[in-house]
Amino acid sequence: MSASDSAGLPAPNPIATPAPKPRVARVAPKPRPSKRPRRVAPGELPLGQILAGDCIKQMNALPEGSVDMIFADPPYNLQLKGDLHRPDNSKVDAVDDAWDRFDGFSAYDRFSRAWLKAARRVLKPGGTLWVIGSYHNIFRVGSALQDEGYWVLNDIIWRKSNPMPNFRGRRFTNAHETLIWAARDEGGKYDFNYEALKSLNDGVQMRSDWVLPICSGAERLKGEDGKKAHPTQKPEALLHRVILGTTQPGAVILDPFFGSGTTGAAAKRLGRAWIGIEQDVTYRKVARARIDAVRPYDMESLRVSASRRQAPRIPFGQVLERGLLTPGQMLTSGNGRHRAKVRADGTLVAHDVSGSIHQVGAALEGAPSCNGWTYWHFEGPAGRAPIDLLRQQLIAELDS
Amino acid sequence: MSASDSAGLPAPNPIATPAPKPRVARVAPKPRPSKRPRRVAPGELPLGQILAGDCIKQMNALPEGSVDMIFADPPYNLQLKGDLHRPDNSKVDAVDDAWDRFDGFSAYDRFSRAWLKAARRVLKPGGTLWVIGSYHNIFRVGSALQDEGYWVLNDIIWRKSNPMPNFRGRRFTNAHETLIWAARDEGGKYDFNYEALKSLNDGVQMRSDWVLPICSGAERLKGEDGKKAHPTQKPEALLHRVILGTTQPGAVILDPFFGSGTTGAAAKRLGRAWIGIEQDVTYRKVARARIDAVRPYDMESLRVSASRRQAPRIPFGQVLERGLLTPGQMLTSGNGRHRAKVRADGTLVAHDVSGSIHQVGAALEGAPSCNGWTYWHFEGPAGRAPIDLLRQQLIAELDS
DNA sequence: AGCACACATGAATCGACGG
DNA sequence: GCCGTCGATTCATGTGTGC
Repeated sequence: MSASDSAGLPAPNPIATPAPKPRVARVAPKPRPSKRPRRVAPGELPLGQILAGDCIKQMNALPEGSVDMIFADPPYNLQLKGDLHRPDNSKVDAVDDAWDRFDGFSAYDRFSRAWLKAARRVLKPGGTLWVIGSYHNIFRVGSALQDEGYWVLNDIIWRKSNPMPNFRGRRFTNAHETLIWAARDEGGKYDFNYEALKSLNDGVQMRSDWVLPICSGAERLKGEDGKKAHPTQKPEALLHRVILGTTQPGAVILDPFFGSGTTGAAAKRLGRAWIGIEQDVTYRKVARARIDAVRPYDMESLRVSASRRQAPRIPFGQVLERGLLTPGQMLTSGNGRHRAKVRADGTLVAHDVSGSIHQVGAALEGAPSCNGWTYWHFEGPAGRAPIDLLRQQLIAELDS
Repeated sequence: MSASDSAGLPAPNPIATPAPKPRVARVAPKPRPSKRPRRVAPGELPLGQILAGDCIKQMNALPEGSVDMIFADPPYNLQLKGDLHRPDNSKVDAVDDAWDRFDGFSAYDRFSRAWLKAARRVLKPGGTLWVIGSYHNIFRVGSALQDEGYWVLNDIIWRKSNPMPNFRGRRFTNAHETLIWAARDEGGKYDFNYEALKSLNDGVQMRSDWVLPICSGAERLKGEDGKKAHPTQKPEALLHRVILGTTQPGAVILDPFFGSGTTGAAAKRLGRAWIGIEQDVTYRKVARARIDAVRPYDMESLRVSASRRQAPRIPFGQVLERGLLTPGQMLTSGNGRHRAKVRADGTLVAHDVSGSIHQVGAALEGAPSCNGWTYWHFEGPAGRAPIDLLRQQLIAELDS
């Protein structure tokens, strides 16, 4: 289904609630096949449509200064070489699609500058841009948008609660992606729903790091073959926070790399108008069907899932890093029968055993398991105390 | 206090016991005043010294390929006009925002490329670079280091547990900083203490997002006036994780923007050698006093959980030679689906396949590869166990 | 039905060493 | 430098299956 197939549908973005700043543009009366973009007059934006073809050409065909916010998930230029297998020998289904391959950094930079320039033209004066990326591309994109005149407002870290691990043990688990939020111009006024975000976050200011799970399970769109319909579908919770936080109801949101249409789905749920651009006909079909099926959220359930805080887990190593204990220091067991020395990596050594606080405790006691936090004691200013006291100190800090 | 003031001090990083990979360079016998850098011959690195003056000149005076790791916390104020590498073609008369922005970024980019290039020259082939920054500069620095030929290994998010709130309520609370970890070259071998980091994190691999508080309280250095001695002092816990995770004991660590000397303090504690460069005489004094007061951890507590990678290799044939298994004996796969017979030359036979323990396992499972040590099991006195147990017996003998 | 366990999978720049 | 072989390496979730 291409964008034109949806021409007869009713406007997919009825604005259900009164907007503080009504900004709804009229839907184009007769949208036409759009692979070859046609100049669009102001006031006839192709709202609720997925335009086909190259996003730069399509953006250049839109009227200048007509869009409130742009969310862009451009190719990351991952530069993968060989295959990667998990320890169980299964193969990782990597992103090796043709659209993610570029001929070096300078080709990628040219591409970035081109779409960023076109995007900036269609933004309204108070408009903002969101881009998401990883370390492969985000520095290129960030520099390019600064060069193009955008003004960075924040960088936002999406901390994945369930990232793919690092299988070879050669790097840190790549457990986050970076978003950049930028205004079209320095000093311009832009939309920021401070209070809405604060209440979304249990009454405290929304920070620049967001903990959200990756898109999986029922939310992940599948093809007829049961495989994932899009290799990099973003979770709707991410877009929910972006849209709720930085646009007004009725705003026009443009996504030049529409993919599976997460931006459109979230926008529709939240009463914002949207325009998508996507080259791949299969992705367009998937996105169209998805968005047509969208019904407004049960807002209460979304709020809970988005703001759920996880209980802080304090590794013993952090007690060392924070200097509450020192490598070389001796710990004693609560019953006074055993001693062990702390090492710089958070393991203990006692005679011929070494390992975590739990492992060494269990080994010395000949027990199947042992809670090292309560088993081991240190000599504190007020006498001997379990090291759990130190953990409590760190947990208390996190709460404050 | 300039670097020369510390000339008479004993080397602050005596490596007491043999390190796994001894990499300690000799301390310069007669360090001299160093504001005007002097070419340093290989083998006379100014270890434990804080060099004065411009970091680019100082780095260029160091021998090529002499440093294991560089930690850099570059300035990111764009007020570079005047002092830093400004091209003298420009006269600042009119207020032209676009030009001013471009000039600001391009001057900063030149500065970044210059120090990154100098840093890369002094790095050993397997050396790595750490840089820390915020959204003001990290995209520029990240792009520049990619352009200079560094290979990004990770970007790391330092998630501050106690950030400064956003008072005006116009943006997200800026609650993190970004670090980039990069190798000198693509494909080079670099140090990564996977197991140590995993131990430090309670047995799960270390992720790219680190939760640590900002530097405050007793750790925060104060001047005589009671005010903070340095505006952006980094917490030592951050450097502890960086150094423990990505260098070996005895490594040479260089910090070209030494500031209050957190890198030197953490390096000294962890039994690594260090070199600092700092322009500001007050910061040099603060750092010198701070580091002199640091006592290193003892060597045993610096020993870190070893990876199996570093264990000596035992050929399977040796298990036979030592009589731990007998030719003709049957092995079974861990999943119980396959059997194979041991031959006298250390190969296995199963139906129509024969070869090494790895090859036969891979063939039977239809997998690209297989670790035969953990795949194959034998019938031991206490039931079925992986043949890896026998190997560990031999490794343990070697240790004693 | 409910529980236990197996299995699948996610934007991935993911070796070392000897011949 | 190429090539073959050894052998090191995973976390959080969701779904499916079998008892």
